[in-house]
Amino acid sequence: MGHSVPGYNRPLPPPHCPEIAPMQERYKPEDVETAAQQHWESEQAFHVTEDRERPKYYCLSMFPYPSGKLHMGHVRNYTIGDVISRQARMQGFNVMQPMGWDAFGMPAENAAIQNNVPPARWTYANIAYMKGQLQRLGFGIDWSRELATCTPEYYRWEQWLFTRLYRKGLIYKKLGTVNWDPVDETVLANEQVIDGRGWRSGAEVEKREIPMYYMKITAYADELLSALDDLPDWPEQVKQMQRNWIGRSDGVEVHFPYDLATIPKGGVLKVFTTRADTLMGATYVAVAAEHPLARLAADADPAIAAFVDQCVKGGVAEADLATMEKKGIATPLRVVHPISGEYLPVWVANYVLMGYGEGAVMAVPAHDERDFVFATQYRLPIKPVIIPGKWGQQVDNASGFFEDPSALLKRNFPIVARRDSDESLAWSHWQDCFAELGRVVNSGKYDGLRSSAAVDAIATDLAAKGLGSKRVQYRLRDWGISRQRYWGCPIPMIYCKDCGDVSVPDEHLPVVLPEDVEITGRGSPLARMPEFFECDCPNCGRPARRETDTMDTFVESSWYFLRYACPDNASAMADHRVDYWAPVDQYVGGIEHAILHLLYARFFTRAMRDEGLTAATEPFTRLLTQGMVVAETYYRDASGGKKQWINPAEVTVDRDDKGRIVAARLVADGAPVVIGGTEKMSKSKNNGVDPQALVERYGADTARFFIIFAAPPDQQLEWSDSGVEGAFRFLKRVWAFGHRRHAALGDGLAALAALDGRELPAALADIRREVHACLKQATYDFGKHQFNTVASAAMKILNALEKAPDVDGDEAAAVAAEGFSILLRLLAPITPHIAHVLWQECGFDGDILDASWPEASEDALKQDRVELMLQVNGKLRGSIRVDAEAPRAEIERAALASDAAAKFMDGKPAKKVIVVPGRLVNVVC
RNA sequence: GCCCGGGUGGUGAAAUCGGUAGACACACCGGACUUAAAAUCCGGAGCCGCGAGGCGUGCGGGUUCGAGUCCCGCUCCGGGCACCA
Repeated sequence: MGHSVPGYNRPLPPPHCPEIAPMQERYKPEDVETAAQQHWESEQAFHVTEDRERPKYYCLSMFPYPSGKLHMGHVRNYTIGDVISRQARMQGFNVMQPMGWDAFGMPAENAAIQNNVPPARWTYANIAYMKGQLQRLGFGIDWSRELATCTPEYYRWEQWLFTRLYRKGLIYKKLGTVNWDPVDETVLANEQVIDGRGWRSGAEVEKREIPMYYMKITAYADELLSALDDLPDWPEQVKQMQRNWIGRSDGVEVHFPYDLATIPKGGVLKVFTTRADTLMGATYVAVAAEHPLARLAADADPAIAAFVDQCVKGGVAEADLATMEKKGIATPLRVVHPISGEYLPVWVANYVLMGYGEGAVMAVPAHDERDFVFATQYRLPIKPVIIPGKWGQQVDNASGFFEDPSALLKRNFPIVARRDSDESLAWSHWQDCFAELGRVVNSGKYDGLRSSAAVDAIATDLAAKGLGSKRVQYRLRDWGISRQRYWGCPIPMIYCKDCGDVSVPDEHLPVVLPEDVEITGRGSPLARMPEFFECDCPNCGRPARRETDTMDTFVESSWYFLRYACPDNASAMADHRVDYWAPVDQYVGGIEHAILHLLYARFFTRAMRDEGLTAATEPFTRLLTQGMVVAETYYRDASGGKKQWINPAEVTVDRDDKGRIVAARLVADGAPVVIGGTEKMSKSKNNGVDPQALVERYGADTARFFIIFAAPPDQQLEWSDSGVEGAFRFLKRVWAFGHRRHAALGDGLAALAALDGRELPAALADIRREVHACLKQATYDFGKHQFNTVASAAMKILNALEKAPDVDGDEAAAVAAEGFSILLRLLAPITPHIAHVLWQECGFDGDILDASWPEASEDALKQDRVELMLQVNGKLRGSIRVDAEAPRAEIERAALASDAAAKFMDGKPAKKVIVVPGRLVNVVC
């Protein structure tokens, strides 16, 4: 850092590599890449330790699930991370880029069921294969830090932390709702529920409540929300998604006392509402099927019992619950309105869920769309109590009160209904403004108040009666971490008849997951293994039972980024090295993790901070969310209305004379296939491109270059075989240029330092200006993580250098040498192998890994005359050339004097002339 | 259903602050080299029009001297929705 022309101060090749074989004319990626990778290996080039002298840079890509082999999404993710890592290193940072394996999860169990392979063996085999693939791609990873979450060395610390958080009360047990497959007698993931049925058994899925452990993430809700404002280098969309997910709402908890005539045991029904101003418009309450009041009603009435049973059907995924038909049933039970004292009927509704909030809602059909739909369907009364704000403006008078709210209602309010006549149900349709804030009517003493004032008044009155108060509620729910699965981290708890729930003491950790196990897809394997669950109580020593649930695999990925700093520590979860490396400076991964993984990691970092394990509060300082990799799909209609998906590699396309695709055919039989559109690469659509085949054919650098060039990192990337060809062609041209010129480039090095300030022939000055303009742009784009245009800039530089006359004197050689050294350094993070070898061949100094990032020379960029676009009335009509330093008046004069201006001004006088320096002149007439 | 994105030539994309729309590529067309092909190199091109010119950034409005960019309304496509990871 710091020099203006750094990186090649000494003109001779370094003496420690004397045996360079004669440079090959043809670009052979496998030779180039093997040579570079062997060099890095022998130098231990990516092994890093803590170094207080240099600024640290921790660059992390989301670790992969070892599913078998790398897919293109992985290649994209790790290429982006590697590009950032390598550039940071060239900028002088002490860079750590680790890698590991998110090794617990369902696919291993599914593979076990299908192929009868134990999950552990399957997983370790996949890891070995995928590690080889990562190495072949040339990522600058410090493999000494590799970890796999399925090893006891890793998960023992997860269990250890669990016991700490459990004793602290940050982990607790309660009932949670899961998808139950009654045929396979097993809990299903949402993904395993297809159209309400179990994916293997086909049985109708039911909701079932089981005891589970929860992490109290809501204890940090406020902090997780407000700290988003301290993450300037996170994408705004991710922060917004997290804000909405946490969903802080300020509202009022309202208690509806039970009507003793219908609910003799007494009590109150609690609901939370953000719209207490509509309380006087509540016409019924609805409770979940699992709510005690629903059970009470079901016990007395078979019809209600049948409905409650019906509500159990179906899965628990919110998307399904939100789109299903809203259904309910009336009960004879009533609660008392806390202000009016009226009796409100209690309904049981399928869209109210026990796990969310209090399992009960107050319904205000006039001002909530879902309640409106429900009330319409069941002919429940609708009582309007708010004049929407935008209407209020028209009818309000100066006093701020309505003179005659009831008269107003008759004139303007379209939704008026009474309980006693069908005619009253003829309200007009729902309008979005009904849900807006406004002024209160039809509400007795609150009439005329604005919504916000009414909320205050009603909350005050409720508090005075002891029937409610203001409170903050979060949409965020505590994190249920229990899984009734085998291939996960065992939950370190023991159940003793006498001592109750006991966490496993430190000296008995880890609770090791047995690896010889039979997976059948029915029930939980660990619960069938007495040798696992039979144990002694750590308290009293009497026989006890071990917990057989395992943890959500999101738990492992919530702290792995800290463990990379000290993966070998067998006596502590974290040590001083964590303080050096944490937090991660740059995190790279898919946008699909925008909420869950990233929120859990933020929560865990805080929980660990409060345990004194790290000083960091936020885990990831900068975040880059990469887009998906998509590809064309092709299919043929098969029997039974199904589609037979055909891999793009087996298809050729027909084009018309303008290059438009008009048809596609299967290579094997030449007959047409249907073009199915562009979709995310997946097994099910058979449109994946295998990275392995790609690397074997073109080499890692071509794969990396294409991935970087084809789209900016945060957008989706459309796969294109011919685009890959183009990338390969470019690297061949780079190689050819280096080969043709490498001797001359070496000669040019001596003259380099003198280039600035020297009067060059115009042709050379133009080339040099182009090179430095591209460099300036590329460095700017790098800072924005817009790597596709960095790749473009590299291509432009090569185009410019190729225009120069071949070796033609010192000056030409110096311009070429400087340009090529800039080109190689721009390429070094993206295509490190070819950059490494050419850097060496051309005699540039040292290892390009540590060459400094080039800086654009202002001297090279200088221009005497510039071209300005000429507009007349905002339309482009020509251009003028002026001195770069020309004053405004002269530019105006030149513009008005131009032929184009004369032609299009039509003899009219100029009303105004707008000059945008360096860009354009607009004459308005 | 709710939350968050996106839509620019035949295709992927570029355009830093509201200032030359389409850089750089792919595909296509033409040419050179070749016995021929491949590879390579050179050139062309947004659309309409013979041309002057007109029209163009999903659709409809608006603000501005000037809008891909800002505002309002729509539409289509994608991601997430708490047990896929």
